[in-house]
Amino acid sequence: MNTPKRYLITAALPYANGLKHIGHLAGAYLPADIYVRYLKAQKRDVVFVCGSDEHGTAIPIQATKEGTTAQAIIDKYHPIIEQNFKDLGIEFDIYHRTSDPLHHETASAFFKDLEAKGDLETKTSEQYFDEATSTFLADRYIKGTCPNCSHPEAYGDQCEKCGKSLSPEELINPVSTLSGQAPIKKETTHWYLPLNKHEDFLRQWILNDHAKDWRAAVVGQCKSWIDGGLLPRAVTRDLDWGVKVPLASGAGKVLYVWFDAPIGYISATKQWALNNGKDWTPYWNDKETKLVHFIGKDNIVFHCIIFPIMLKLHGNILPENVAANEFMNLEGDKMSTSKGWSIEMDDFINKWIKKDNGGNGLADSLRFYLTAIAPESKDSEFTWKGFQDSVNGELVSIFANFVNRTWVLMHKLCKGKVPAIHIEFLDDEDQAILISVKESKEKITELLEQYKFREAQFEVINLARLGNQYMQKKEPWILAKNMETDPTAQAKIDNTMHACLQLCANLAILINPFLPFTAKKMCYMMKVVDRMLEWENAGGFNLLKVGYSLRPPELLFRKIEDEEIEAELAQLKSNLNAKKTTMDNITPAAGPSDAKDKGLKPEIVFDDFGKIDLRVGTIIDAKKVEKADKLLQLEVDLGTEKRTILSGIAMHFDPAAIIGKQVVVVANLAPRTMRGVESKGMILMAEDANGKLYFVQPSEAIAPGSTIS
RNA sequence: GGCGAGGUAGCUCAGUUGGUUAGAGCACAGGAUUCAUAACCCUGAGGUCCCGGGUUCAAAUCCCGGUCUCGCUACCA
Repeated sequence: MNTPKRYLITAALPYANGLKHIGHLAGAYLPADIYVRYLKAQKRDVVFVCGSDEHGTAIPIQATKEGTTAQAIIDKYHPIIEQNFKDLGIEFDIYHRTSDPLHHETASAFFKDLEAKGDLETKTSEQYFDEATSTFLADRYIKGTCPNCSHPEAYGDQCEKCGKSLSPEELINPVSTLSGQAPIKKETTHWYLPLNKHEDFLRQWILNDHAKDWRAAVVGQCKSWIDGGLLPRAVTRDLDWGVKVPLASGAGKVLYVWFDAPIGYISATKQWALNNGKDWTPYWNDKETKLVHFIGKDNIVFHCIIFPIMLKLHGNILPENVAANEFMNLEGDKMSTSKGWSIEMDDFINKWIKKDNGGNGLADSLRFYLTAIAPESKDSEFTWKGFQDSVNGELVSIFANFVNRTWVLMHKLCKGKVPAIHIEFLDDEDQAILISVKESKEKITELLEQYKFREAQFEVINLARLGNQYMQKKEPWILAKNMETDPTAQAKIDNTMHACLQLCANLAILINPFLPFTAKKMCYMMKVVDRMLEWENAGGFNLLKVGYSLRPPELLFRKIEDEEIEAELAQLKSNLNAKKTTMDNITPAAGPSDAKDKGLKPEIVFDDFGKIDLRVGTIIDAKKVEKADKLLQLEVDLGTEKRTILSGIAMHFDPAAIIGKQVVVVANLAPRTMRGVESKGMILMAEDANGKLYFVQPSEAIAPGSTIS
């Protein structure tokens, strides 16, 4: 195996707009931490960086809604998230933040460099400006008609109908979603990163060079993006929250958050170097550095396509691997903080670790289960019952129990000291256990190098299992009863207990990357310093010196009780209901999954209403539109004419069942073409809190074409 | 609809470039034991490898078609 000169490990920057849940933990931070702890035990040169991502439009928008400032939001969540990681044993070398001046400086310089080299393109255009709020409008806060397909609900950055990336100025009839007013045009210049120019590079680098050593889902996702055709992407925005564009012509502009955030890995490395009197440059520039990103699958495109292009242009090294995990579900459903269906790291810490009967052991219990079910190759599922079974059945019964019975017997039969070895009584089983330890270490090392953390952890437990089997065969407690008749009994007991103790020391080393608090506790019981945990010591059978007296046994973990699991399940359900009730009260018209604000729209005058021509119509025919899941093609009788109208209600109604129904039609709506069929008008529908649709219709049948006012 | 990833024991998952009788851990059943947090140890039961075709001496594995789940995307005026 070719050992790199140094490592740089990153874990996805958490967005500092709220608490993070255990799905985030299992997806990126925990595997990264395990890998780093292993590398450090190997005495490799490694830096582990992370930090809060504090820019982007979402944070100032959230601030406005909550009546506070963007700064206040990040200042609230940054320290909480940082502390949560510490409490769970995620040990970054630095947890930085993108609001830090050093980051602004770094990101500015990065941008300047690409700009100076001519790697960015500029495009001056008239962009939309909302006079009501006197700001340029973020792409996603403008809606309008797509120039490509005439879809009227296209966002400023992309049309959802035809899938084209758009610039906001391409939209027809744009409307600010902030004020509801038509924005005016103002001239502005933006910088673009031409992703399309680097397709060949990406094809070679990902689809050839890393087709085999990267995870299937990662390569597959990238292939999908590359084959779909890449487009230039704007890297600046007209906004005042973020890293200022460092050019005179860029006044009032900031770097787009996706451009600025990954540079946060670099500024974090710089800050770490400053704090520790080191040089940061080789970590990002030297080819002998191995860079690995740990992320969730939602981040694949940024870490595999966009950021590598930036790094390449800037002259930095590229990631050796992007270890993206799938998602972790919770009790049968997707985790979602907004729906209340999640377990926040903060909640777990407060309810388990910081309780009277809690402690760091419980942090390790969580780490253990999350690693045991890590979504390395497919989505996995966290269940409280599974947590209980895994902790009680494997961690406590196999691992902790072996340590405990070893300690108890050692104190009972060997006076609390590491017994001597009596070579004349060593047998095949003693040899076998020694070999098993060495083999185990090799296997675990290999698995860790391949990012197979779930399996690696399983192997550690398996080694403890072997310990139990070994002890069972030797039965030192039986020998102890024959002490008077068998003069060799004590020597045999000594040999067995010596082996068990050395095995425990090995277990401490091997479990350390996964369960650092536990390894530390074992060191305390063994009265050894942390240096014993260095990886090279594993496999040895001389870790504890003969005659050394050890501390009395302490339980490493406690069992998880049924009542605790039931309480958590009940809590989860009540969270869900509470959130649902809140949402229903605030936005009675919103469906449960609809996060958009459906409060009242801005006031209009009567003339505005008068522009809408509403008519009663009768559905005379209905059929599904081909190649569209949700569209129904309706023929509607409006008295004077018959119209073709498309409506996105196929999921709710059977075409045959709605023929003959009377409906309300917006008769003077501009025609739209969807899926190749022109729709002339719109059917009014009512939607309840569950997303169910109802026709709006006259209370009694009346003549088609009747007007409504 | 397009793309990506999956479908293997009751549950959670392994199965390397096709190669004997498809594996592990939980859970379950029986036995043994008592040093240990009712833990450990031994034994056992269990599967149409989603379905259907094809290639091959040989398919969980490769190819084609279908189906279901998840994600991205499109579609919901």
